[in-house]
Amino acid sequence: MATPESGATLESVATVAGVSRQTVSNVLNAPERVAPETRQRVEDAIRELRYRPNRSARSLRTRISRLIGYCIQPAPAGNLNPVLDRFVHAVTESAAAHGFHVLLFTAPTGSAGLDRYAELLAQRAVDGFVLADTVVADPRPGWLTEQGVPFVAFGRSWSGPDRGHWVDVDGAAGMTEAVEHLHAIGHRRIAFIGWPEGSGVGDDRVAGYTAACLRLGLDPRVVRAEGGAGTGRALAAALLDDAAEARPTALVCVSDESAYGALRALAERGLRPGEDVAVVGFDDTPAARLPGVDLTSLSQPIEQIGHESVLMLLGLLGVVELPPGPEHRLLRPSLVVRASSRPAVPPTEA
Amino acid sequence: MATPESGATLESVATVAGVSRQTVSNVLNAPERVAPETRQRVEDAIRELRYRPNRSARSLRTRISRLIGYCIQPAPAGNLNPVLDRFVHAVTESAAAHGFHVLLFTAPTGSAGLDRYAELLAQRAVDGFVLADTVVADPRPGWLTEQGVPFVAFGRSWSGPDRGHWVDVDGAAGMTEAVEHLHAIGHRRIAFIGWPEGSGVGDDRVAGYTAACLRLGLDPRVVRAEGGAGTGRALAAALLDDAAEARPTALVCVSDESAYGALRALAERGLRPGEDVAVVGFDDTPAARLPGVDLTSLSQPIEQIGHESVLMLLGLLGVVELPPGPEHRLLRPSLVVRASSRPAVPPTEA
DNA sequence: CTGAAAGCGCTTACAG
DNA sequence: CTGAAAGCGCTTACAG
Repeated sequence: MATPESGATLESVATVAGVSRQTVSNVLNAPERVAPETRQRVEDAIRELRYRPNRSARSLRTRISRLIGYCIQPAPAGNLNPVLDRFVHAVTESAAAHGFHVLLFTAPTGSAGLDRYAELLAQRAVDGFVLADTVVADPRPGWLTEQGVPFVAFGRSWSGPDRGHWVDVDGAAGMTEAVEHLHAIGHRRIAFIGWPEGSGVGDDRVAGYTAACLRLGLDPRVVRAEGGAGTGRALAAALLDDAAEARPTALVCVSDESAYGALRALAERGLRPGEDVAVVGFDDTPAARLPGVDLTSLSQPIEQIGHESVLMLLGLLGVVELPPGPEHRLLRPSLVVRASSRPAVPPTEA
Repeated sequence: MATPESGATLESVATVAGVSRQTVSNVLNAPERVAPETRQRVEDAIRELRYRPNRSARSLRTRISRLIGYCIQPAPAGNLNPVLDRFVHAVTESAAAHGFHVLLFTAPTGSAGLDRYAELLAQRAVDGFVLADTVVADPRPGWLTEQGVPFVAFGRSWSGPDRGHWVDVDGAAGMTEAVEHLHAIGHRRIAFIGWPEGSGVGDDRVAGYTAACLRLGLDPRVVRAEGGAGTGRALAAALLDDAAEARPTALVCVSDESAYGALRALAERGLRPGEDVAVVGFDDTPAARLPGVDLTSLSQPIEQIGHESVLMLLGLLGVVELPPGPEHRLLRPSLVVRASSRPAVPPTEA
């Protein structure tokens, strides 16, 4: 009892429809060349036999695998941010709309991992790559560009020439929006809890904060340290233990993780988030909406980033028309306001 | 300037090495058939040309794609549990060790999604599937079994006949361990916060709790409701508002998410986790170790599950020897003890 | 141990 | 509009 899928080939469809293999292929790839009634007969046969073109045979012939390579990194232990999960899903779904699938592989970070990319290319296993987890001085964009391999990165190159196509989130614009929101609800001493200089993403976010402060006539105040929630807690503690007249009334955090630490520092001092001190994070991680957390945060348009990355890549591959516009797309995050930044003081300007 | 990868074929390697294509193929697939010095010459040529067999050509000929299908579901909004992220990574890595890659696709849940599986099969795009997100009455195991398609599921079939191979976590054993841990540190009134009956996973977990209680001579007390953190908070609130002598001193929760809700209910009553009331969750989600959370939780051996799933599948495909033993593997989660269940009362038995 | 031949299932110019 | 032919790059019996 063979499975219905196992049998059908172009040949068997042709036999059933009473035409040549070529005609069946035409129905699939250039239907306008085939007379309507012939086409109908062939389509009936395809349906009856549940025929699907064999992917390997098609790839061998066309030299297109219809597979997009994606390197999956292990999520760092304790990572709160399932952003890449959503990204991969969006990429997979957008790719499917054009008959593409995603081929997953693993590789060491840095240039040690380039071999895996090279290997997939040599095998002609993929047509191009979608890159995520891009970091400062990432070797991949330069190398892929040199090799002439189509790719789109989620995340710009933060150092060196900006090579290749990318889609990214405008962290600076997001932070500007956060500061404007806090200013609008009455805050005047707004501090920033950040990462050390040189992280690209972190620098971008603090730049948006600083620019907004200057525009609004506020004094920027930035504290920085490496790390996650523990660090955020320590940095926030130092700020909150300031003399009352200097103490910030709002904390803008480079990530939700730092913000969780800051919330903890508030709790330890009996300060109520939103009432006594406002807190804003970045990433809108799932924990932000837990009862008792209710953290205001910037949400990244992950699905859109995935979708646009795929469209750009398919454009480079010639499968769809390359979307008009530059090689780069910068998308704005959106501020999700929760209890951690509800008006403490009535707006002074309205 | 062609990329070095673009050119090499079996043919060009054969020319460089001065042998026939067949001999090159033998070096790759049956090296013992080739004389050592010939083999050396061929291997040199392969290295020099950076030759890798074309995957499509190989697949077309061998009828093996060396691709494992994996359906990626969108993480439910607000999902705290990145477990599938780690699972996919483990599967990808284990597969790579045998020259396999993972093909990602999306599909609707339920029988509506079977078409996508059928399509990949008809295209011969994959050799088999690794299933995750299995649910009660999941149509996939039965259907794949009928079709004779190799697959391994992460998660057993909770209803109907147990068809096909699977690897799963022993939730009951985990909950038993949690109860024993709480009992050992002195707790005698241990309640369970669960999901409504019929979820498979939830029923398994509560069964382990109940069994442990009975064995230890404790009264099982189970409250249930649909939902996540908000529900956990409400269920915990009801328990904590009991008369003092009936109030549980420990809460075992069906998931970390319920446990976060329970922790919130404690905080709202000025109760200290671990000191006044112990709380235990399940999944060891990243948020469990946030400062101020420190939730005791059961950690699933995800990497091992991924690894064993792949080995089983490759066994079914005849690529490796099928691991001895049954078609099913049940792995124990491990209890990670944190501050939410540190001894409140000195152990009464030691 | 090595080589010539067939064929996996498809697509793409090219005649008719 | 339709069909016969070539060929994508590989592996696998089969002779020598």
